[in-house]
Amino acid sequence: MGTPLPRDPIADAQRNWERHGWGDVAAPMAAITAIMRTQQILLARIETVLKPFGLTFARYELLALLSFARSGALPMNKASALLQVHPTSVTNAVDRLEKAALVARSPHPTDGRTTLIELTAEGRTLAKKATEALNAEVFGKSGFGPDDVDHLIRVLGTFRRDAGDFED
Amino acid sequence: MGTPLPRDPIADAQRNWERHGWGDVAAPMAAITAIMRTQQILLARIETVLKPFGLTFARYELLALLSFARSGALPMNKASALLQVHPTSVTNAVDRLEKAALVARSPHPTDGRTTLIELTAEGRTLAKKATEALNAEVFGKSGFGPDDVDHLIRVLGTFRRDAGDFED
DNA sequence: GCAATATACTAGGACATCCAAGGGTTTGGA
DNA sequence: TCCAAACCCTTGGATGTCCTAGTATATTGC
Repeated sequence: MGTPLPRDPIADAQRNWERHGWGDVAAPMAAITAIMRTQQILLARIETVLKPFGLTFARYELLALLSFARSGALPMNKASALLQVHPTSVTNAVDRLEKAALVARSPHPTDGRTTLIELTAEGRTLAKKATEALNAEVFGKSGFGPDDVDHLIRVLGTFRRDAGDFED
Repeated sequence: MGTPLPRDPIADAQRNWERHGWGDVAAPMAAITAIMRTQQILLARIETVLKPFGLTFARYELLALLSFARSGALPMNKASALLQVHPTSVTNAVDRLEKAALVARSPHPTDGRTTLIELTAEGRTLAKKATEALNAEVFGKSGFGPDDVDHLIRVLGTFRRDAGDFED
């Protein structure tokens, strides 16, 4: 995307906010902007690792979710809820994974409205390999210290709960 | 996107990682996944606030950036670098903002390759209103405590610097 | 001075996300 | 029993992001 900037653009933005009399929300603005940018960086790293496997993050997440399901199968709506994405996004991902023979659609045994997504043997194998690559090259080299990781999990967990993600 | 889940799906994923012998990277995985999800929640809130103004976050960011430029104008490549997005994304945003008469393209006085993006009067007015709305409804109600905000800014700042965003 | 290299923007394509709408299936109350 | 409301998935459309190329302009080096 380019060479490093001489100064942190988010810190600059925070200063601009303060200079315009919005000092009371400058810090939260900076924190939120930093989260957006961090997500962008992390996503790029993840996609780079997954590319050799022919996977995107969205498809990987679905494969990983299925690989942890007892039966290796889940209803589409369940996957949508657990991945916290719109149902149409799941439809999209399943379409592509199915074309790659990594998952298969099958009718729900008792509910005619529901479609089950099932992991194929290749899908299970690929999920395992992709997970090992991500663990080694992204999660194992996150750059966050152990204390920071714990803090992030706690702070963002509270945020997500308050946002209505879960009740726990 | 639906009703709250009974349990935190990211905490479940972390347990699954540990159960499969990947305990050493389970926590960073959870932290990174939490960042991805938090970004999604924040982006949705921001887009909701901006929708009445006919803006998206990408377009708003460009307007805000221009509004802080001394002359109210910036070269496209400068905007791309400061917003940390691909040049084609800036082209896309400028196309739409220009169609809405919020910005205008003008040739660079000395470099024929460069195009300047200039804020129109309406663009400046809208940027100000949109900023006030975001400050009031998103940044002012982030849900993060002051200590958490400071911690996020520090930890994510270090991460972004290490990732090569800036040198500072 | 001119050719080779570098830089700036845009066009086209692949993906992902969301929303709105439509068609099929279940469920529940009159 | 039966029809309306609720639920599930898919299609089509709008946006945004990135990548790869292609065109135009600047800069560099011989």
